[in-house]
Amino acid sequence: MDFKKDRFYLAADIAVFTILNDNLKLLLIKRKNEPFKGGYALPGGFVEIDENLRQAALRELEEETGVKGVYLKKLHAIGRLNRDPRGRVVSLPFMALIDGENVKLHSTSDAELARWFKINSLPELAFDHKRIINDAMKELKFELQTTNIAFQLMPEKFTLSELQKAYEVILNKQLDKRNFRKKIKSLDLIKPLSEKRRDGAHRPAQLFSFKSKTYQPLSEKMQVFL
Amino acid sequence: MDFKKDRFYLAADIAVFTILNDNLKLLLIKRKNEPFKGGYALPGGFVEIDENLRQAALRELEEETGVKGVYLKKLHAIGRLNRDPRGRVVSLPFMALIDGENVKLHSTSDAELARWFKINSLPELAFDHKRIINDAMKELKFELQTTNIAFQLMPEKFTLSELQKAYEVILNKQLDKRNFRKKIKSLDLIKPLSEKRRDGAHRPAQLFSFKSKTYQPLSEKMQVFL
DNA sequence: CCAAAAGTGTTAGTGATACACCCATGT
DNA sequence: ACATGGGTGTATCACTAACACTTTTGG
Repeated sequence: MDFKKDRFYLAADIAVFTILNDNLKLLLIKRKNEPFKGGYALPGGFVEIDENLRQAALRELEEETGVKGVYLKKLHAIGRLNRDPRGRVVSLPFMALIDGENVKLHSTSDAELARWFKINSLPELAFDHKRIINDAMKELKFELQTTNIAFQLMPEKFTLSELQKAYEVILNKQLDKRNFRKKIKSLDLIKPLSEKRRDGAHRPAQLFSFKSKTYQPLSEKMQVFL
Repeated sequence: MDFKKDRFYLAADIAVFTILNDNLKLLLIKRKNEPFKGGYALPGGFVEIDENLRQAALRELEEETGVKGVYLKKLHAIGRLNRDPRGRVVSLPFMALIDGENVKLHSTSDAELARWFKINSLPELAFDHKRIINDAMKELKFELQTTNIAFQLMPEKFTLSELQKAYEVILNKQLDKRNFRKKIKSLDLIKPLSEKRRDGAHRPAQLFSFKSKTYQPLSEKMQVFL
C-alpha cells in the first residue's frame, strides 16, 4: 500500500476484551510491518472504499486473530494530524467482548501473532492505541453497569462467583458477595440451571446462564456498583 | 469540489444546542448546493487534509453560522456506504452548547441561512443528520446529568427557575421545584450574586452564576434527575 | 388587594452498604 | 476432621420523591 499525501485513510481498530483466569485481558497483535514493526498494537486495518465501517472491523479482526462474529461497539474517532507517520489516517475504533472459554486464536499464515495481555500489564503500544484502550475501558465499565453486556463475556454456564469476579476485574474494585448476589438477582438477568459445578474440595456451585443474550440497557436499574 | 470514487471524504458536522425562550433549540442551515439543495442540515463541511478534526468543525461552524469558540464534544462517526450520493463520505460529528443570550448568527455572503429550530419541531433533514441529532440528544441528556455542562447553556447570570427550565426542556420531564433546588445546591456548582432580577408583577428572583466554567464530571453525585 | 412567580422543610419510601456464620464437598 | 469456596439475612444509612404554603413584588 502506498500512501498519497492528499487523501484520508480510515483505520478500523478493535479493542477486544475477554475474561481469562479471573483476569481482564485485551487482544493485541505484534506488528510485522513498519511503522512500529515488532511493536504491539490493536488488531485492525484499513477500511476499504466499498465497505461499511463495522464490516471492515469484523474482517480485519478475523483476518488477524481468527476471532469472528462479535458484537462491536463504536468508540470515538481519533484523527489528529501526524498520528500515523505514513499519512493522514483517522482511526474509527470499536470495542468488542468475547467469551474467554470459546476463544480460538489462530495464527494465519500472513497474520501477525495475536495474544492476550492482562489489562494492567500491557506492553508499549504503537500509534495512539493506548488512548483508544483507555476509551474502551471507560466504555466497558459504563456498559457493564448500565446494560446486560456481561453476557458477552461469560461462558454459557457460569457460577455467581465467576460473574462477580468479572465485575470486579472490570470495575477494578472488590464487591461484597451478598450485596452482589442480591443486586444481580434483582436485575433478573440470569436463571439458575439444574446443574452444579463440582470443582474441588468444597461445596459445589450453582450454575447460571443469562436469560437473554440480546444487548439491552438496564433502564431504571442503572449504577450497579460504583 | 469534485468527488473521486476511490477515496474517502470526511465531514465534520456539528449539532449546536441552545436554550431560547425556555425552549431547547438546534442550529440548522439551509443547503444552497446539491445534494439536498434547499433542504435543512447540520452546519458542517469537509475536513481539510492538513487540519485536525476539531479545528475543521470549529472552522465550518464559524464560516456557516458565525458561532465561534464553543466547546465541542465528539459523537460517534457515521460512515455507511451511500449515505452521501456524491461519494464515500464519513461524518465525524460533534455536539456543542452555547448560551442563548450571546448568540449572534451572521449571514455570511456566501453562507447558507442559519436558523434555530425547536428540537421537537425540526424540519426534514438532509443525509442521515437525523441520526446524528438523536445521538447528540442522548449525549446531551447524559452529560447534563453527569457533568457541569449546564454552564455552557446558561447566560452569566440566571435564576434558579431558568436553570430548572433548561433541565426540564433537555430531559423532557417536569421537575419538582424544591427537589431541584436542593439537588443543585448540594452539587455546589453555582453561587448566589448580590443582584436580583425584577421581572414583572411578582417577587424578584435571586440571580446565580456558575462557580466554575471549566468542564468537569460530577464524580459521585451522578444521576441528577432520571 | 390581587395576580404571579419566588422561595422554603418535612416525611415516607427505596435502595445501598456493612457485616458473620453455616453448608457441602474432597482429601 | 479440616480446608475450601458456596451460600444466606438483617440493620443502618443516605438519597429520592412527594407534597403546600408564605413572601415579595407590580399593577
